[in-house]
Amino acid sequence: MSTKDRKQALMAHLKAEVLTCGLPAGADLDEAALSNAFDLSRTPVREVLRDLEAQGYVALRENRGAAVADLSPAKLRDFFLAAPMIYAAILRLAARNATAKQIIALEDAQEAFRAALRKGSAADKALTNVRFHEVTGEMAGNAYLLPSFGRLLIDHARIGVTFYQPRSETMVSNLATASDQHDQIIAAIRDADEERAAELAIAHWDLSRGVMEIFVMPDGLQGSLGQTTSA
Amino acid sequence: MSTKDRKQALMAHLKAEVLTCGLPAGADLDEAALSNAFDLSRTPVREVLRDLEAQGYVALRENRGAAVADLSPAKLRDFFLAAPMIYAAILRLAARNATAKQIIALEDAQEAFRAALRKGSAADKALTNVRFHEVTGEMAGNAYLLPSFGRLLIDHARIGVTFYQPRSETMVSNLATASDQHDQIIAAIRDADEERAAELAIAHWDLSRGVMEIFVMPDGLQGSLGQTTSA
DNA sequence: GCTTCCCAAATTGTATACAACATGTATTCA
DNA sequence: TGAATACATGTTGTATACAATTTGGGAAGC
Repeated sequence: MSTKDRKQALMAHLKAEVLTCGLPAGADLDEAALSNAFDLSRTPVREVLRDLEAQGYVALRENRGAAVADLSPAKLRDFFLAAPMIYAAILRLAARNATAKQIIALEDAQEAFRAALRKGSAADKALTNVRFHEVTGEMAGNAYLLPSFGRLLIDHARIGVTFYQPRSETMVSNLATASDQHDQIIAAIRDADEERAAELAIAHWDLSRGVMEIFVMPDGLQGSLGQTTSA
Repeated sequence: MSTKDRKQALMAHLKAEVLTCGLPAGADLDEAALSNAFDLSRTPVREVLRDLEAQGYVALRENRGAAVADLSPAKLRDFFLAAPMIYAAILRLAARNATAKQIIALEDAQEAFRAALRKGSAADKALTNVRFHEVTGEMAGNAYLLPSFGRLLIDHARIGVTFYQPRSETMVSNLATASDQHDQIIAAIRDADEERAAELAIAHWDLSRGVMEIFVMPDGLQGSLGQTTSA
Protein backbone atom coordinates (compact mmCIF):
# COMPACT_ATOMS: atom_id res chain seq x y z
CA MET A 1 0.00 0.00 0.00
CA SER A 2 1.72 3.15 -1.19
CA THR A 3 1.87 6.39 0.72
CA LYS A 4 -0.48 7.92 -1.82
CA ASP A 5 -3.05 5.26 -1.00
CA ARG A 6 -2.62 5.79 2.73
CA LYS A 7 -3.03 9.51 2.23
CA GLN A 8 -6.28 8.99 0.34
CA ALA A 9 -7.41 6.55 3.01
CA LEU A 10 -6.83 9.18 5.68
CA MET A 11 -8.72 11.72 3.59
CA ALA A 12 -11.66 9.38 3.05
CA HIS A 13 -11.69 8.32 6.69
CA LEU A 14 -11.83 11.87 8.02
CA LYS A 15 -14.46 12.90 5.50
CA ALA A 16 -16.69 9.99 6.44
CA GLU A 17 -16.20 10.56 10.16
CA VAL A 18 -17.11 14.21 9.86
CA LEU A 19 -20.11 13.59 7.60
CA THR A 20 -21.55 10.97 9.94
CA CYS A 21 -20.65 12.88 13.11
CA GLY A 22 -18.42 10.03 14.23
CA LEU A 23 -16.22 13.02 14.85
CA PRO A 24 -18.63 15.61 16.24
CA ALA A 25 -18.43 19.29 15.40
CA GLY A 26 -15.61 20.96 17.29
CA ALA A 27 -13.68 17.75 17.98
CA ASP A 28 -9.91 18.21 18.09
CA LEU A 29 -7.77 16.30 15.60
CA ASP A 30 -4.34 15.15 16.70
CA GLU A 31 -1.73 15.20 13.95
CA ALA A 32 0.57 12.77 15.73
CA ALA A 33 -2.19 10.26 16.37
CA LEU A 34 -3.33 10.38 12.73
CA SER A 35 0.29 10.04 11.62
CA ASN A 36 0.95 6.70 13.20
CA ALA A 37 -2.63 5.46 12.77
CA PHE A 38 -2.22 5.77 9.00
CA ASP A 39 1.54 5.19 8.87
CA LEU A 40 2.34 8.60 7.44
CA SER A 41 4.70 11.32 8.55
CA ARG A 42 3.22 14.55 9.81
CA THR A 43 3.88 16.39 6.55
CA PRO A 44 1.27 14.59 4.41
CA VAL A 45 -1.12 14.50 7.35
CA ARG A 46 -0.92 18.26 7.59
CA GLU A 47 -1.50 18.55 3.87
CA VAL A 48 -4.63 16.43 4.14
CA LEU A 49 -5.88 18.60 7.00
CA ARG A 50 -5.32 21.72 4.92
CA ASP A 51 -7.22 20.18 2.02
CA LEU A 52 -10.07 19.32 4.34
CA GLU A 53 -10.10 22.86 5.63
CA ALA A 54 -10.33 24.15 2.07
CA GLN A 55 -13.36 21.94 1.50
CA GLY A 56 -15.03 22.98 4.73
CA TYR A 57 -14.65 19.81 6.77
CA VAL A 58 -12.28 21.13 9.43
CA ALA A 59 -11.01 24.42 10.78
CA LEU A 60 -7.32 25.14 11.40
CA ARG A 61 -6.46 27.43 14.28
CA GLU A 62 -3.10 29.17 14.42
CA ASN A 63 -0.72 27.16 16.58
CA ARG A 64 -3.62 25.21 18.04
CA GLY A 65 -4.23 22.45 15.60
CA ALA A 66 -7.18 21.27 13.60
CA ALA A 67 -10.74 20.72 14.75
CA VAL A 68 -13.89 19.52 13.02
CA ALA A 69 -15.73 22.51 11.57
CA ASP A 70 -18.39 23.73 13.95
CA LEU A 71 -22.10 24.21 13.32
CA SER A 72 -23.10 27.35 15.14
CA PRO A 73 -26.64 28.73 15.03
CA ALA A 74 -25.32 31.57 12.85
CA LYS A 75 -23.95 29.04 10.40
CA LEU A 76 -27.24 27.16 10.34
CA ARG A 77 -28.93 30.38 9.41
CA ASP A 78 -26.47 30.88 6.55
CA PHE A 79 -27.24 27.35 5.49
CA PHE A 80 -30.99 27.88 5.30
CA LEU A 81 -30.47 31.05 3.28
CA ALA A 82 -28.09 29.67 0.69
CA ALA A 83 -29.20 26.07 0.24
CA PRO A 84 -32.37 26.46 -1.86
CA MET A 85 -30.80 28.86 -4.33
CA ILE A 86 -27.63 26.85 -4.83
CA TYR A 87 -29.37 23.52 -4.98
CA ALA A 88 -31.94 24.71 -7.53
CA ALA A 89 -29.13 26.07 -9.69
CA ILE A 90 -27.20 22.81 -9.42
CA LEU A 91 -30.16 20.65 -10.46
CA ARG A 92 -31.07 23.03 -13.27
CA LEU A 93 -27.57 22.77 -14.69
CA ALA A 94 -27.54 19.03 -14.08
CA ALA A 95 -30.69 18.67 -16.21
CA ARG A 96 -29.02 20.78 -18.89
CA ASN A 97 -25.65 19.07 -19.00
CA ALA A 98 -25.90 15.50 -17.73
CA THR A 99 -24.25 12.85 -19.88
CA ALA A 100 -25.57 9.32 -20.30
CA LYS A 101 -22.73 7.95 -18.22
CA GLN A 102 -23.46 10.39 -15.42
CA ILE A 103 -27.13 9.44 -15.40
CA ILE A 104 -26.11 5.82 -14.92
CA ALA A 105 -23.87 6.91 -12.03
CA LEU A 106 -26.81 8.74 -10.50
CA GLU A 107 -29.03 5.70 -10.80
CA ASP A 108 -26.31 3.61 -9.17
CA ALA A 109 -26.04 6.14 -6.33
CA GLN A 110 -29.80 6.02 -5.84
CA GLU A 111 -29.72 2.23 -5.79
CA ALA A 112 -27.06 2.34 -3.07
CA PHE A 113 -29.15 4.85 -1.12
CA ARG A 114 -32.19 2.60 -1.30
CA ALA A 115 -30.12 -0.36 -0.15
CA ALA A 116 -28.87 1.67 2.81
CA LEU A 117 -32.43 2.61 3.70
CA ARG A 118 -33.41 -1.05 3.74
CA LYS A 119 -30.56 -2.53 5.71
CA GLY A 120 -27.77 -0.01 6.27
CA SER A 121 -26.56 1.88 9.29
CA ALA A 122 -27.36 5.54 9.87
CA ALA A 123 -23.90 6.36 8.56
CA ASP A 124 -24.55 4.39 5.37
CA LYS A 125 -27.76 6.32 4.80
CA ALA A 126 -26.09 9.68 5.28
CA LEU A 127 -23.10 8.81 3.08
CA THR A 128 -25.10 7.32 0.23
CA ASN A 129 -27.41 10.32 0.29
CA VAL A 130 -24.43 12.66 0.05
CA ARG A 131 -23.10 10.57 -2.81
CA PHE A 132 -26.36 10.97 -4.73
CA HIS A 133 -26.15 14.74 -4.47
CA GLU A 134 -22.45 14.80 -5.27
CA VAL A 135 -23.25 13.16 -8.60
CA THR A 136 -25.75 15.91 -9.38
CA GLY A 137 -22.96 18.38 -8.61
CA GLU A 138 -20.69 16.60 -11.07
CA MET A 139 -23.43 16.81 -13.67
CA ALA A 140 -23.82 20.55 -13.17
CA GLY A 141 -20.06 20.83 -13.43
CA ASN A 142 -19.90 24.53 -12.66
CA ALA A 143 -16.52 25.40 -11.16
CA TYR A 144 -17.91 28.42 -9.34
CA LEU A 145 -20.91 26.76 -7.73
CA LEU A 146 -19.27 23.52 -6.65
CA PRO A 147 -17.27 24.89 -3.69
CA SER A 148 -20.43 26.25 -2.14
CA PHE A 149 -22.41 23.14 -2.96
CA GLY A 150 -19.78 20.95 -1.35
CA ARG A 151 -19.97 22.87 1.90
CA LEU A 152 -23.74 22.67 1.88
CA LEU A 153 -23.57 18.92 1.43
CA ILE A 154 -21.21 18.51 4.37
CA ASP A 155 -23.46 20.30 6.80
CA HIS A 156 -26.61 18.89 5.27
CA ALA A 157 -25.29 15.45 6.06
CA ARG A 158 -24.30 16.38 9.58
CA ILE A 159 -27.60 17.99 10.42
CA GLY A 160 -29.42 15.09 8.81
CA VAL A 161 -27.72 12.36 10.81
CA THR A 162 -30.68 12.56 13.13
CA PHE A 163 -32.84 12.16 10.05
CA TYR A 164 -31.28 8.82 9.24
CA GLN A 165 -31.87 7.40 12.70
CA PRO A 166 -35.64 7.40 12.41
CA ARG A 167 -37.19 7.57 15.84
CA SER A 168 -40.70 8.48 14.78
CA GLU A 169 -43.28 7.52 12.20
CA THR A 170 -42.94 10.94 10.60
CA MET A 171 -39.25 10.39 9.96
CA VAL A 172 -39.77 6.97 8.43
CA SER A 173 -42.27 8.43 6.02
CA ASN A 174 -39.94 11.35 5.28
CA LEU A 175 -37.22 8.94 4.30
CA ALA A 176 -39.52 7.21 1.85
CA THR A 177 -40.51 10.59 0.43
CA ALA A 178 -36.88 11.60 0.03
CA SER A 179 -36.19 8.42 -1.90
CA ASP A 180 -39.19 9.08 -4.17
CA GLN A 181 -37.93 12.59 -4.82
CA HIS A 182 -34.57 11.18 -5.82
CA ASP A 183 -36.37 9.08 -8.43
CA GLN A 184 -38.22 12.11 -9.72
CA ILE A 185 -34.97 14.08 -9.86
CA ILE A 186 -33.43 11.33 -11.96
CA ALA A 187 -36.43 11.44 -14.30
CA ALA A 188 -36.28 15.22 -14.67
CA ILE A 189 -32.58 15.08 -15.45
CA ARG A 190 -33.07 12.29 -17.95
CA ASP A 191 -35.76 14.38 -19.66
CA ALA A 192 -33.54 17.47 -19.53
CA ASP A 193 -36.46 19.25 -17.85
CA GLU A 194 -34.72 22.16 -16.16
CA GLU A 195 -37.82 23.73 -14.66
CA ARG A 196 -38.95 20.48 -13.12
CA ALA A 197 -35.47 19.82 -11.77
CA ALA A 198 -35.36 23.24 -10.12
CA GLU A 199 -38.81 22.69 -8.58
CA LEU A 200 -37.75 19.33 -7.24
CA ALA A 201 -34.67 20.92 -5.71
CA ILE A 202 -36.86 23.26 -3.71
CA ALA A 203 -39.24 20.48 -2.73
CA HIS A 204 -36.46 18.15 -1.71
CA TRP A 205 -34.87 20.82 0.35
CA ASP A 206 -38.16 21.80 2.00
CA LEU A 207 -38.46 18.22 3.17
CA SER A 208 -35.03 18.42 4.73
CA ARG A 209 -35.87 21.73 6.27
CA GLY A 210 -38.78 20.12 8.08
CA VAL A 211 -36.41 17.54 9.52
CA MET A 212 -33.99 20.20 10.56
CA GLU A 213 -36.68 22.12 12.33
CA ILE A 214 -37.44 19.01 14.34
CA PHE A 215 -33.71 18.77 15.03
CA VAL A 216 -33.49 22.36 16.23
CA MET A 217 -36.90 22.41 17.93
CA PRO A 218 -37.69 18.93 19.24
CA ASP A 219 -40.90 18.10 21.04
CA GLY A 220 -40.80 19.21 24.67
CA LEU A 221 -39.98 16.56 27.21
CA GLN A 222 -42.83 14.97 29.12
CA GLY A 223 -43.02 15.34 32.90
CA SER A 224 -43.62 18.04 35.45
CA LEU A 225 -41.26 20.77 36.44
CA GLY A 226 -39.09 19.64 39.28
CA GLN A 227 -38.70 16.04 38.16
CA THR A 228 -34.98 15.28 37.91
CA THR A 229 -34.89 11.52 37.32
CA SER A 230 -33.68 10.24 33.97
CA ALA A 231 -35.25 7.04 32.60
CA MET B 1 10.62 40.24 9.75
CA SER B 2 9.29 36.95 11.08
CA THR B 3 8.62 33.88 9.01
CA LYS B 4 4.91 34.45 9.50
CA ASP B 5 5.24 37.87 7.91
CA ARG B 6 7.25 36.51 5.01
CA LYS B 7 4.63 33.84 4.49
CA GLN B 8 1.87 36.43 4.36
CA ALA B 9 3.98 38.54 2.01
CA LEU B 10 4.32 35.60 -0.36
CA MET B 11 0.58 35.00 -0.17
CA ALA B 12 -0.24 38.63 -0.89
CA HIS B 13 2.32 38.81 -3.68
CA LEU B 14 0.99 35.78 -5.51
CA LYS B 15 -2.62 36.89 -5.11
CA ALA B 16 -1.87 40.31 -6.55
CA GLU B 17 0.16 38.87 -9.41
CA VAL B 18 -2.61 36.49 -10.37
CA LEU B 19 -5.38 39.08 -10.09
CA THR B 20 -3.53 41.56 -12.28
CA CYS B 21 -2.27 38.91 -14.71
CA GLY B 22 1.31 39.77 -13.85
CA LEU B 23 1.36 36.00 -13.72
CA PRO B 24 -0.83 34.98 -16.66
CA ALA B 25 -3.23 32.05 -16.55
CA GLY B 26 -1.37 28.78 -16.84
CA ALA B 27 2.02 30.17 -15.75
CA ASP B 28 4.15 27.66 -13.85
CA LEU B 29 5.18 28.48 -10.30
CA ASP B 30 8.58 27.28 -9.10
CA GLU B 31 8.66 26.30 -5.43
CA ALA B 32 12.43 26.62 -5.17
CA ALA B 33 12.47 30.08 -6.72
CA LEU B 34 9.72 31.32 -4.41
CA SER B 35 11.53 29.76 -1.46
CA ASN B 36 14.69 31.81 -1.74
CA ALA B 37 12.94 34.88 -3.12
CA PHE B 38 10.96 35.12 0.13
CA ASP B 39 13.53 33.49 2.40
CA LEU B 40 11.34 30.57 3.36
CA SER B 41 11.89 26.84 3.22
CA ARG B 42 9.84 24.85 0.77
CA THR B 43 7.44 23.60 3.46
CA PRO B 44 5.66 26.93 4.13
CA VAL B 45 5.82 27.79 0.42
CA ARG B 46 3.96 24.60 -0.37
CA GLU B 47 1.40 25.40 2.30
CA VAL B 48 0.80 28.80 0.75
CA LEU B 49 0.35 27.22 -2.67
CA ARG B 50 -2.18 24.78 -1.25
CA ASP B 51 -4.08 27.63 0.36
CA LEU B 52 -4.10 29.48 -2.94
CA GLU B 53 -5.40 26.40 -4.67
CA ALA B 54 -8.21 26.16 -2.15
CA GLN B 55 -9.17 29.74 -2.93
CA GLY B 56 -9.02 29.20 -6.69
CA TYR B 57 -5.90 31.18 -7.55
CA VAL B 58 -3.71 28.29 -8.64
CA ALA B 59 -4.03 24.67 -9.65
CA LEU B 60 -1.82 21.91 -8.26
CA ARG B 61 -1.03 19.06 -10.59
CA GLU B 62 0.12 15.74 -9.19
CA ASN B 63 3.92 15.58 -9.30
CA ARG B 64 4.02 18.50 -11.70
CA GLY B 65 3.91 21.53 -9.48
CA ALA B 66 1.66 24.55 -9.26
CA ALA B 67 0.39 26.75 -12.05
CA VAL B 68 -1.83 29.81 -12.16
CA ALA B 69 -5.45 28.68 -12.56
CA ASP B 70 -6.45 28.71 -16.18
CA LEU B 71 -9.35 30.48 -17.84
CA SER B 72 -10.67 28.12 -20.46
CA PRO B 73 -13.70 28.95 -22.60
CA ALA B 74 -15.65 26.35 -20.65
CA LYS B 75 -14.76 28.10 -17.41
CA LEU B 76 -15.80 31.47 -18.84
CA ARG B 77 -19.15 29.95 -19.64
CA ASP B 78 -19.48 28.73 -16.06
CA PHE B 79 -18.58 32.22 -14.95
CA PHE B 80 -21.31 33.90 -17.00
CA LEU B 81 -23.86 31.41 -15.68
CA ALA B 82 -23.07 31.70 -12.00
CA ALA B 83 -22.02 35.32 -11.55
CA PRO B 84 -25.39 37.14 -11.70
CA MET B 85 -27.09 34.79 -9.28
CA ILE B 86 -24.30 34.79 -6.74
CA TYR B 87 -23.62 38.48 -6.96
CA ALA B 88 -27.29 39.39 -6.55
CA ALA B 89 -27.49 37.16 -3.50
CA ILE B 90 -24.35 38.69 -2.01
CA LEU B 91 -25.57 42.27 -2.41
CA ARG B 92 -29.01 41.36 -1.11
CA LEU B 93 -27.49 39.92 2.04
CA ALA B 94 -25.08 42.84 2.27
CA ALA B 95 -28.01 45.25 2.30
CA ARG B 96 -29.64 43.13 4.98
CA ASN B 97 -26.66 42.70 7.29
CA ALA B 98 -24.15 45.49 6.79
CA THR B 99 -22.87 47.18 9.96
CA ALA B 100 -21.98 50.86 10.21
CA LYS B 101 -18.29 50.00 10.37
CA GLN B 102 -18.54 47.89 7.24
CA ILE B 103 -20.28 50.67 5.35
CA ILE B 104 -17.39 52.97 6.21
CA ALA B 105 -14.99 50.30 4.93
CA LEU B 106 -16.98 50.11 1.70
CA GLU B 107 -16.85 53.88 1.27
CA ASP B 108 -13.10 53.78 1.85
CA ALA B 109 -12.75 51.05 -0.75
CA GLN B 110 -14.75 53.09 -3.24
CA GLU B 111 -12.59 56.14 -2.54
CA ALA B 112 -9.48 54.07 -3.26
CA PHE B 113 -11.07 52.79 -6.47
CA ARG B 114 -11.83 56.33 -7.61
CA ALA B 115 -8.28 57.39 -6.83
CA ALA B 116 -6.97 54.49 -8.89
CA LEU B 117 -9.22 55.49 -11.79
CA ARG B 118 -7.78 59.03 -11.70
CA LYS B 119 -4.10 58.28 -11.43
CA GLY B 120 -3.44 54.60 -10.75
CA SER B 121 -2.03 51.81 -12.87
CA ALA B 122 -4.21 49.18 -14.47
CA ALA B 123 -3.23 46.84 -11.65
CA ASP B 124 -4.33 49.42 -9.06
CA LYS B 125 -7.70 49.72 -10.75
CA ALA B 126 -8.23 45.97 -10.82
CA LEU B 127 -7.13 45.47 -7.20
CA THR B 128 -9.15 48.34 -5.74
CA ASN B 129 -12.20 47.13 -7.65
CA VAL B 130 -11.75 43.64 -6.22
CA ARG B 131 -11.37 45.15 -2.77
CA PHE B 132 -14.69 46.95 -3.13
CA HIS B 133 -16.49 43.74 -3.93
CA GLU B 134 -14.66 41.82 -1.23
CA VAL B 135 -16.12 44.22 1.32
CA THR B 136 -19.63 43.49 0.06
CA GLY B 137 -18.81 39.82 0.52
CA GLU B 138 -17.79 40.47 4.12
CA MET B 139 -21.06 42.30 4.65
CA ALA B 140 -23.07 39.37 3.33
CA GLY B 141 -21.04 37.14 5.58
CA ASN B 142 -22.55 33.89 4.36
CA ALA B 143 -20.09 31.05 4.87
CA TYR B 144 -21.61 29.00 2.04
CA LEU B 145 -21.66 31.71 -0.62
CA LEU B 146 -18.26 33.24 0.04
CA PRO B 147 -16.14 30.46 -1.50
CA SER B 148 -17.99 30.80 -4.78
CA PHE B 149 -17.97 34.57 -4.64
CA GLY B 150 -14.22 34.62 -4.05
CA ARG B 151 -13.60 32.54 -7.15
CA LEU B 152 -15.83 34.78 -9.20
CA LEU B 153 -13.91 37.83 -8.04
CA ILE B 154 -10.59 36.31 -9.01
CA ASP B 155 -11.63 35.63 -12.57
CA HIS B 156 -13.67 38.79 -12.84
CA ALA B 157 -10.50 40.73 -12.07
CA ARG B 158 -8.44 38.76 -14.53
CA ILE B 159 -10.92 39.13 -17.36
CA GLY B 160 -11.31 42.79 -16.52
CA VAL B 161 -7.65 43.68 -16.71
CA THR B 162 -8.32 44.65 -20.29
CA PHE B 163 -11.19 46.72 -18.94
CA TYR B 164 -8.80 48.74 -16.81
CA GLN B 165 -6.48 49.57 -19.66
CA PRO B 166 -9.00 51.66 -21.55
CA ARG B 167 -8.17 51.74 -25.22
CA SER B 168 -11.41 53.11 -26.48
CA GLU B 169 -13.95 55.83 -25.67
CA THR B 170 -16.50 53.16 -24.81
CA MET B 171 -14.27 51.70 -22.15
CA VAL B 172 -13.53 55.05 -20.54
CA SER B 173 -17.24 55.70 -20.24
CA ASN B 174 -17.81 52.18 -18.90
CA LEU B 175 -15.33 52.84 -16.14
CA ALA B 176 -17.18 55.97 -15.10
CA THR B 177 -20.45 54.04 -15.14
CA ALA B 178 -18.95 51.32 -12.98
CA SER B 179 -17.84 53.89 -10.44
CA ASP B 180 -21.32 55.44 -10.40
CA GLN B 181 -22.85 52.03 -9.84
CA HIS B 182 -20.54 51.49 -6.89
CA ASP B 183 -21.95 54.69 -5.39
CA GLN B 184 -25.49 53.48 -5.94
CA ILE B 185 -24.64 50.15 -4.38
CA ILE B 186 -23.34 51.93 -1.31
CA ALA B 187 -26.56 53.93 -1.11
CA ALA B 188 -28.75 50.84 -1.44
CA ILE B 189 -26.81 49.08 1.28
CA ARG B 190 -26.96 52.10 3.56
CA ASP B 191 -30.74 52.20 3.05
CA ALA B 192 -30.98 48.43 3.60
CA ASP B 193 -32.86 48.28 0.28
CA GLU B 194 -32.43 44.62 -0.66
CA GLU B 195 -34.40 44.77 -3.89
CA ARG B 196 -32.45 47.73 -5.16
CA ALA B 197 -29.17 46.10 -4.19
CA ALA B 198 -30.07 42.95 -6.11
CA GLU B 199 -31.06 45.00 -9.17
CA LEU B 200 -27.79 46.90 -9.04
CA ALA B 201 -25.90 43.64 -8.85
CA ILE B 202 -27.44 42.54 -12.12
CA ALA B 203 -26.85 45.93 -13.73
CA HIS B 204 -23.26 46.09 -12.55
CA TRP B 205 -22.60 42.67 -13.84
CA ASP B 206 -24.27 43.37 -17.22
CA LEU B 207 -21.82 46.22 -17.65
CA SER B 208 -18.93 43.87 -17.03
CA ARG B 209 -20.44 41.35 -19.39
CA GLY B 210 -20.33 43.92 -22.17
CA VAL B 211 -16.65 44.43 -21.54
CA MET B 212 -16.05 40.72 -21.53
CA GLU B 213 -17.82 40.33 -24.84
CA ILE B 214 -15.45 42.88 -26.29
CA PHE B 215 -12.64 40.89 -24.73
CA VAL B 216 -13.80 37.62 -26.24
CA MET B 217 -15.02 39.10 -29.53
CA PRO B 218 -12.86 42.12 -30.42
CA ASP B 219 -13.39 44.20 -33.54
CA GLY B 220 -11.96 42.49 -36.60
CA LEU B 221 -8.53 43.62 -37.70
CA GLN B 222 -8.27 46.04 -40.58
CA GLY B 223 -6.41 45.06 -43.75
CA SER B 224 -6.79 42.65 -46.62
CA LEU B 225 -6.28 38.94 -46.60
CA GLY B 226 -2.70 38.08 -47.48
CA GLN B 227 -1.06 40.99 -45.68
CA THR B 228 1.54 39.60 -43.30
CA THR B 229 3.53 42.64 -42.20
CA SER B 230 3.27 43.72 -38.60
CA ALA B 231 3.67 47.46 -38.02
C1' DG C 1 16.83 10.80 -40.88
C1' DC C 2 13.52 9.33 -37.64
C1' DT C 3 12.01 6.84 -33.77
C1' DT C 4 12.72 4.56 -29.47
C1' DC C 5 14.76 3.61 -25.29
C1' DC C 6 17.49 4.74 -21.47
C1' DC C 7 19.83 7.54 -18.37
C1' DA C 8 20.86 12.04 -16.01
C1' DA C 9 19.17 16.17 -14.08
C1' DA C 10 15.69 18.61 -12.02
C1' DT C 11 11.50 18.89 -9.51
C1' DT C 12 8.04 17.15 -6.47
C1' DG C 13 6.61 14.33 -2.34
C1' DT C 14 7.85 12.42 2.27
C1' DA C 15 10.35 11.76 6.59
C1' DT C 16 12.72 13.47 10.36
C1' DA C 17 15.07 16.76 13.15
C1' DC C 18 14.75 21.12 15.22
C1' DA C 19 12.66 25.61 16.75
C1' DA C 20 8.77 28.28 18.39
C1' DC C 21 4.67 28.51 20.75
C1' DA C 22 0.93 27.16 23.96
C1' DT C 23 -0.74 24.85 28.11
C1' DG C 24 -0.76 23.04 32.68
C1' DT C 25 1.62 22.45 37.04
C1' DA C 26 4.26 23.39 40.85
C1' DT C 27 6.63 26.47 43.68
C1' DT C 28 7.24 30.82 45.80
C1' DC C 29 5.91 35.06 47.70
C1' DA C 30 2.48 38.12 49.47
C1' DT D 1 -4.80 30.73 51.27
C1' DG D 2 -4.45 32.94 46.94
C1' DA D 3 -2.11 34.66 43.02
C1' DA D 4 1.57 35.02 40.02
C1' DT D 5 5.47 33.40 37.77
C1' DA D 6 8.70 30.20 36.19
C1' DC D 7 9.31 25.83 34.31
C1' DA D 8 8.26 21.34 32.26
C1' DT D 9 5.64 19.09 28.78
C1' DG D 10 3.33 18.60 24.71
C1' DT D 11 1.94 20.37 20.24
C1' DT D 12 2.50 23.12 16.20
C1' DG D 13 5.47 25.35 12.57
C1' DT D 14 9.81 25.29 9.83
C1' DA D 15 14.08 23.57 7.83
C1' DT D 16 16.61 20.13 5.74
C1' DA D 17 17.73 15.60 4.13
C1' DC D 18 16.12 11.88 1.45
C1' DA D 19 13.05 9.17 -1.83
C1' DA D 20 10.24 9.01 -5.88
C1' DT D 21 8.58 10.75 -10.03
C1' DT D 22 8.81 13.51 -14.15
C1' DT D 23 11.34 15.53 -18.02
C1' DG D 24 14.80 16.46 -21.42
C1' DG D 25 18.63 14.93 -24.05
C1' DG D 26 21.54 11.68 -26.20
C1' DA D 27 22.77 7.26 -27.96
C1' DA D 28 21.40 3.14 -30.25
C1' DG D 29 18.63 0.79 -33.58
C1' DC D 30 15.63 0.72 -37.62
